[in-house]
Amino acid sequence: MTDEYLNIRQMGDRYEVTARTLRFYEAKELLSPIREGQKRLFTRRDQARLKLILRGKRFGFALEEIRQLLDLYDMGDQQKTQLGATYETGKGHLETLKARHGELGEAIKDLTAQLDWAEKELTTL
Amino acid sequence: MTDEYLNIRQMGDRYEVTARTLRFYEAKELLSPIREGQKRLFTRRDQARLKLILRGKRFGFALEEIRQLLDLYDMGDQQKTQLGATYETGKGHLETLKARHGELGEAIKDLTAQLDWAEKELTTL
DNA sequence: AGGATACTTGACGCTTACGTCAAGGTAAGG
DNA sequence: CCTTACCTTGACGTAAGCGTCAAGTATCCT
Repeated sequence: MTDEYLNIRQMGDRYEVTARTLRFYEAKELLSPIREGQKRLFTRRDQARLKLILRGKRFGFALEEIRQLLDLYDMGDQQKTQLGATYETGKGHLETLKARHGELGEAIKDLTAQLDWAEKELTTL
Repeated sequence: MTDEYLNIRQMGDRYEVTARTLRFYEAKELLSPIREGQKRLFTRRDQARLKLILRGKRFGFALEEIRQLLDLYDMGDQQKTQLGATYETGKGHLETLKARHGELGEAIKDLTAQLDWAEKELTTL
């Protein structure tokens, strides 16, 4: 129950990243694990954020871009002053995502066609 | 009609990349412009490949991965010995693309939800 | 002929995203 | 107490993907 927190090794194993990567993300303020003495403990919030980070990376976003997106996901009530600006950049990102989604569909279509062609060629040998 | 070929400047302008980038891609064997004297002339094949390169980049593929994918797209009859291997890596890439397509759909859903929430918050101020 | 312009090839610089030591702290087991 | 194991913070190294000179060449204009 109260193994809510993961140490750096468990966190790395679970999400297939190295400890170095986790420290790097903390240095870049993408994650903010709490401390038990000097050791890091990663919370559920950190885990949720890490999933989003890794997803962002798969879509070719830079870490700095991802950091800004992350802000949108955990505004708990506090910094609503920034909400307006964050909302606008979020809108922008959404458009980007939609555009890529369409483009990705095309890429899939194209590659499928190429593979079909290749398959046909292979059978004629 | 027979301005089939673009020089490095025209090519860069048309696809919004710098001359440096084009030379870099040539060095990495992603493009292979012909030469008129010492000057590069980019063919239609180069243009098609550049489009694919840029698309690949938007999806977070490394240049080296892109290079391998490109091979699949212009096998005109010659290197069919490699076709088998290329076909397999192509299959792999297709799976990756499909997975990302699905994931991207989820990302869009999530972000849309967050933005809806943010919008609601904004109106209550 | 003499710029001005646009191309070329190095070669070094820079940012991103980590990898890889080095040197040391700390908690657990024998 | 000593070892083992895992953590920590620097600090330097590196590959990718270009940017940015530097120095030379070729073409066009006047």
